[in-house]
Amino acid sequence: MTTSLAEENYLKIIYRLCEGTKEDISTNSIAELTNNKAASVTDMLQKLAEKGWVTYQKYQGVRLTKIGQNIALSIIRKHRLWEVFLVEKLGYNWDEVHEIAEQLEHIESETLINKLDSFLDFPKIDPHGDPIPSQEGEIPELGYLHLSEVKLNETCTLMGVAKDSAVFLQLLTKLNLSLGARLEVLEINTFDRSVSLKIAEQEPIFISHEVAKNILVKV
Amino acid sequence: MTTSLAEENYLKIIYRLCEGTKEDISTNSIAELTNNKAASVTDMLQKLAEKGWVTYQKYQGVRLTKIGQNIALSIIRKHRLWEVFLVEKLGYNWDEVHEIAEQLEHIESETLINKLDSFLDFPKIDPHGDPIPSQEGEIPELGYLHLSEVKLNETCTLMGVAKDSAVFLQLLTKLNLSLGARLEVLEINTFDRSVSLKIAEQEPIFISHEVAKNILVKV
DNA sequence: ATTAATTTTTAGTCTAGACTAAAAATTAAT
DNA sequence: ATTAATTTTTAGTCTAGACTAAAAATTAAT
Ligand SMILES: [Mn+2]
Ligand SMILES: [Mn+2]
Ligand SMILES: [Mn+2]
Ligand SMILES: [Mn+2]
Repeated sequence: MTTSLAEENYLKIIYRLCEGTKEDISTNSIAELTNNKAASVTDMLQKLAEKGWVTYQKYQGVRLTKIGQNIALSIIRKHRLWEVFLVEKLGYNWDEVHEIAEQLEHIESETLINKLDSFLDFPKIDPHGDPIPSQEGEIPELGYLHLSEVKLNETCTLMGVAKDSAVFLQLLTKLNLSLGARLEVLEINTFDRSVSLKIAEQEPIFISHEVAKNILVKV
Repeated sequence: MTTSLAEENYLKIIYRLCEGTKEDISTNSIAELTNNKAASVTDMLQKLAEKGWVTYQKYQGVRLTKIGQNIALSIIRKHRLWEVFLVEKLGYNWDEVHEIAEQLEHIESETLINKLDSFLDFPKIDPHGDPIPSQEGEIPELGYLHLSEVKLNETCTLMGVAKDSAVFLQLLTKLNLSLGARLEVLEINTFDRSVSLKIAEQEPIFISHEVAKNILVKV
């Protein structure tokens, strides 16, 4: 069965919302992320349920079926592989690629994405540290911590970000925070939970709790 | 101003039809190439005229304006650059890339296509020998001949094809006819205008007039 | 347990881009 | 010059995917 652009965007967003919780997903939360009104979402949920990609009970929320999950994962796979291409091959910065990948992820071709995968040497993560699902829809659970959860004086490695908005990524770049950086937590202010960090050989930097929450690390 | 997928496809097809002739283009000829009904084409022509991309007189046919031409050329530029990418970088054959490029040509990004151009080393022609328009919409007139016009005993070089259907390209591949091949016209049968050809060091081959008409050469 | 607030759905509408059937204009044939 | 054939346009309809306003269901508050 074939998927429209609108359907693919809904499935991707429902996937993201399902990831966080085992509760059913609300109409409003989807409306917020798709930038549609709740009434439009209800319409689409009925169509998606009809096609067997979500289970949906009126007023009770929605979840992806196994098939729906696989469609979502294949779009995420395409999105992330294209992001790798844009950064590795075309020389984009990590804060510039998301919007373009939002378009490229909808290109439909059995062979294209696997050839791209091979051309890129089968990367396991994208430029933001997010894992790339396999062709079969396997996605490793990386088990990273948020930097905000790391204890005082512990050292950790920056593995990814929990948000890919351009302004956030640009801030990290300015602070010299990039994938692979070694970070030591020097100080955690109890007042606002802001954090003082040492990066390798550099002068310590300060970041807010909000920033720390969106940085993923391995201890 | 922004262009929809449907509009882009119409502009591209009108461009192709305008290329061949200085007459205005008929509604029916567009309908044939877009696989739409004439009534739908009339609808769209009115919209395109409204936007200033074509000049259109009821019942009198249509032509692209300068702006319309530039939009069409930018889509053709994208199409052909992506075709080069697919063949040169991902290892596709020349008969496999057209459909995928039909999708990729609609990706919208100021920077993407120029970075791609640079990544590919600023190619001048696509895998079918078609010239790639510059960023400014310049497209060289290559002045190739159809192989069917070449005189007996003349030698020429295969520079491109006038048709990019997969079956046609596969036939050429089977006959060992690829870009750059040196061809000598050994025989032209007056009965059906079929042609006998010598390719470099190989045994002579026979091709129909229909095939010869769609091969572009430089003498 | 009722009532109030919130969330979700339904009903009705709109737009882009397609369609068919019929009308109008153009072109070809006598 | 008329008439016939062909092409093109108009009028009316449909679908996907959005919207608003109002109704219905659920959840929270008394
Ligand atoms: Mn992204
Ligand atoms: Mn990413
Ligand atoms: Mn092509
Ligand atoms: Mn081509």
